[in-house]
Amino acid sequence: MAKVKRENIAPRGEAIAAADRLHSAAIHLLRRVRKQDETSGVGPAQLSALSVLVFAGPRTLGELAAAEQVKPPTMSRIVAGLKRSRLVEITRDPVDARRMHIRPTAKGTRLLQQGRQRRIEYLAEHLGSLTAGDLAQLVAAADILEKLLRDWK
Amino acid sequence: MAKVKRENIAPRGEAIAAADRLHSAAIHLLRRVRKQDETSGVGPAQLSALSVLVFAGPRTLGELAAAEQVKPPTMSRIVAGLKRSRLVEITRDPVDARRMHIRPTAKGTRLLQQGRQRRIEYLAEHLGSLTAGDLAQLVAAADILEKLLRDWK
DNA sequence: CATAATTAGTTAGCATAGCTAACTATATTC
DNA sequence: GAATATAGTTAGCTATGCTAACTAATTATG
Repeated sequence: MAKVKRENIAPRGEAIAAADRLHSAAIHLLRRVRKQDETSGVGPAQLSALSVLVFAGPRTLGELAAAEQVKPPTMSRIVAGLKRSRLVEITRDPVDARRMHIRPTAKGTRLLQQGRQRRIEYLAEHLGSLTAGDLAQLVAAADILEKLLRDWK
Repeated sequence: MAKVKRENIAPRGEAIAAADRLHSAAIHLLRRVRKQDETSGVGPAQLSALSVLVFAGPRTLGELAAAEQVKPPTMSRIVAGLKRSRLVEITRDPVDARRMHIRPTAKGTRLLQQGRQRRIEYLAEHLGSLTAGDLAQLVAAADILEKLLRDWK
């Protein structure tokens, strides 16, 4: 069978254009939102890691690094910052003393919720001005991206 | 007239959820793509600024800073990096000697195209595996985001 | 016209975040 | 028990963000 049904696969050129535009949109969206998150005094990498801990539960440093797609030394410093700010607490694994279990403190969970609250105030004025249809499209796109990123490699 | 048609305005709760998910998707998408861009030896902020110069034409430092939503000292260093790598060239404004005109060199334009080329190779395997419909949704979302960011403030 | 105020960009100094290489400490394997 | 593998840290580099304080040039003002 020489021919295969491929109507459902997008043309290459469109993938290129989509990649460039998503890239640019992502960069600029993050720059806007970061300005809001700055109020918390916690950087974006720390916030993102904390978010994993709050929503997906405690993790070891290596797991966190993998989830956040950074190298262990980088995550080590991110976690050190979170610990210094008392946003996470760390216990050693009783079975394997090399491992650490990192979990959010009440303060960490609270800070994340408050950050979310700030984003609400800020973004609701902007995203909220979109039509329901446009917003639904953004959510659909986030769905697609999340799935894509999950299966990435 | 007390009542206004608002069927086209999205509910607040949906805007919140969309904001969180777009934020997360943007963070993780950029982390993936950055790994490809690293090959060029030029950081993401430099690439983004160079992209403005290539696609929107020469700019002064202040204009570039505004376009990239960073402060002048930050852009000053980004431009210094681009200049050091011979990716841009700088001339003084003949009318107002305080201003500089920053334009991409041939090397800068080439590097950007090659980076784009690399993203193609990399992303085509991933975005390209989406259905045409999914990809169209991503493009539609990029459209919406671009317009939103343009009118932001 | 001289001086004051404004504007464009730089420099210095600080923090976060990314990396690799080299280290310590613990577990596992032979 | 010694070699190897794994988890995390430390040191040191680069890039990117900021504010405060500076230089140089232009514009406004008395």
